[in-house]
Amino acid sequence: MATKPKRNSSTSRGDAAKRNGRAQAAATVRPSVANQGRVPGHIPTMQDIADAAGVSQSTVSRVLTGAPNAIPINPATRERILEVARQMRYRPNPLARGLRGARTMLLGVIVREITDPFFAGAVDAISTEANRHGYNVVLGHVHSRTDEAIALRAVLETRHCDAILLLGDTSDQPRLLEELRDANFPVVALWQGMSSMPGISVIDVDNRSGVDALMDHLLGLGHRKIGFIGGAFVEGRLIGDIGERRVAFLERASAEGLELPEGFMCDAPNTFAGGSGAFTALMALPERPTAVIATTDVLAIGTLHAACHLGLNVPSDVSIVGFDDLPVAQYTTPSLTTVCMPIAEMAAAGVRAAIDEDHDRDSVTLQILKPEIVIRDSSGPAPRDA
Amino acid sequence: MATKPKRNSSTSRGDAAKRNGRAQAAATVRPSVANQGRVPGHIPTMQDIADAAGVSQSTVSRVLTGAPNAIPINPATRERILEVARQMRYRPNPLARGLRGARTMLLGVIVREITDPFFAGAVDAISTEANRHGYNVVLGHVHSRTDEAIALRAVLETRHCDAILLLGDTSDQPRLLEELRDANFPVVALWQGMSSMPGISVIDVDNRSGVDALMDHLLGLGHRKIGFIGGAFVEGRLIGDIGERRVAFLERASAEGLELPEGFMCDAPNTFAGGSGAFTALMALPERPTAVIATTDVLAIGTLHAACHLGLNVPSDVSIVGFDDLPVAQYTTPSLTTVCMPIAEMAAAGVRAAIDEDHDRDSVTLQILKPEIVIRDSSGPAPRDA
DNA sequence: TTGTATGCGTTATCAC
DNA sequence: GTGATAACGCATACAA
Repeated sequence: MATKPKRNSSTSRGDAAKRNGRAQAAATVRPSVANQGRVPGHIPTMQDIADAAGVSQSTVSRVLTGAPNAIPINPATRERILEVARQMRYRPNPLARGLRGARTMLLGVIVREITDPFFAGAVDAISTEANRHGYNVVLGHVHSRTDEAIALRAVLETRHCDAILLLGDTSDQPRLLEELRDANFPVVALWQGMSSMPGISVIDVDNRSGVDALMDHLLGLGHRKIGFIGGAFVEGRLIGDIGERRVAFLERASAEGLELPEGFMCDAPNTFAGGSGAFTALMALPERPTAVIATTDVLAIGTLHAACHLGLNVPSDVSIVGFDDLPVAQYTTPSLTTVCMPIAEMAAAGVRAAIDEDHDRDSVTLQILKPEIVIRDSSGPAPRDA
Repeated sequence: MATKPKRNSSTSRGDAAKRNGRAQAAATVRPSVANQGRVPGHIPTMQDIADAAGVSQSTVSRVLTGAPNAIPINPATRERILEVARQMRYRPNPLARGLRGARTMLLGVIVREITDPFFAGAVDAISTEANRHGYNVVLGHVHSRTDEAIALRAVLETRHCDAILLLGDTSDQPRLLEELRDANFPVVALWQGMSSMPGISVIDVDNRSGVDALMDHLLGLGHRKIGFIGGAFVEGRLIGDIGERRVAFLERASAEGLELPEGFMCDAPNTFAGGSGAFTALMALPERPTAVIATTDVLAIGTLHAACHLGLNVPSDVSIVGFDDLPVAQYTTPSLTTVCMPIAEMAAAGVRAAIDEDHDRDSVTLQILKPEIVIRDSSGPAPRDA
């Protein structure tokens, strides 16, 4: 690189302005070095700092990287560089950092439906937790029903993340998971339900424990006819946590010797409308349940709405319970008995697993956290005459 | 660069494996060129493709960049390269792309509260729209009450975005806006309310029109005593769209000659609890309003809950209307009369403005879209005896 | 039509 | 203590 001219302060800033500036005024004033040379619209680089401070770029890097003990720097030089950097409002370029092999301080979060209030809350918690560790969050959006290719692209293009967090069940996107599995960064699955994957850390809630708590509660209130509104089958399989909850319910019901007449197990897409429709179907049965477990609060809210439309009083005619404890669950009419997710804890665990320094493909974690039942007004004693 | 050795296929892949692999098995098989040399755990670069295809890296770049008309490429060569790239599962490195000066295909979205269902929907819409244009979304999370520094960092570290979208009012973060203003990428503000900023494109909804529609509706039902639940004052000022709605209400009320007894204008934080509390206060007034406008559906939901608790029937005792038309608004008890936001249109406009090719600081856009009232069950005729 | 060389802003490894 | 200098993966002006 013999031809590369040694940069002095004025040429370097000139260069920089030319590179960076668009539609820069031709008569740009070239400030003196003492002026700290802040050209508006130009993002200063380490080289700019170096020029202004009269040192080499690598020295600037050493100071700004903040490895204080690694290599000794003349305190005077350090101070000068820091001062100049501050005045020029220097910000490190994360791209260059990442390209060089360092971390990007970005966490990729793949979520199916950000409009699902539960996942919105989860993203919030993860984002907060990530920020606490100095990370930002890249949202990889994956619509349930869109072509898998989109999901793939979202992930692969997100390769510049230090880690990827999967929210909810993604087992219906096998190619995505496959690509992810032999990625060379940590992959953490949260609320992913039953389908475990090799090479992927899993953090989930103990769905069985949640369902059991709900069942204890309802059984204690005298209910023996309990309907269940689960998630929809996707390609013949129930997915994610919802599937787990369904299995847990079936097993518990059978253990208790509960009758489950035809139609008591109701499938519905995880939407308000889904819950509403399923409940209506449930109430059209010859033998009506006295209590209904909705696998998510979203379904439960739809259920409450349908009950109101049918002129049924909750909980005196029928008890309705949900799962998730969304913020709104406290403000439905009536307020919802549900299962509170340890969202913050799970987010914390997820972020921790994601940014784990010495990531080892063989040491993936598996953490199952316990949820807790929250009893409100939508559940009550089983009606006598039922 | 006389010392740089010309890379041949085998050395280059050897290098790459060493750089990239962690804990790579020492006895790594070095596959022949014909084998397409896919080393597991190694992300192939253009150089790898080039080596495998027997061409130079720049040729690979030209083919893969997909500028078909710019520079003619031998169809045979092109095919070969594409084939090799496919086999090696090549993915462009967005960091390198971005560093090189090209676009990162990343859109930064700064949102105050992702848990606010309205903004969750907005993020969803923006993300969807962004995907349609080949962009991904980086979520810059800004908690309302957190230190401004966090917001700043989130943004500045997000400098590797091609553009930034601001969701909701951010005028209480002046330093953030200032930094953003002389950024050299497009900044678009959505639902930012009254406070306009130079150099920032603004896309908002016509709040006045929405409030007027609500007022027309309520006045048509015979209501003359209308209460208003607005957002909270932040540092002495009402913020964002909520502020605009409040002003619009006041002006319309005065134009109609409506009385506004003390306490009819109610401030509350934009939460379920806020709406609930405000409504309770409203109903404790010596003279009760017969209808209440909540500035957001979130507030309205809290309001409905409070009404139920007070034993009031909606809408026969009191009408309640909201603003936003959240998905859940259809499933409240009773379902909510509200104003439907043109979220998809606004997201589309926002993304368009953000990725506008020839971005010019002087040509910022200002678009105001019209909302539409949705009449449901929470509003009815004013009670006779009121 | 293809190859060479260079730069983007960092970090890290050498020398001095 | 500090300064050259080589990557990192890609795009592109310039040569050939």
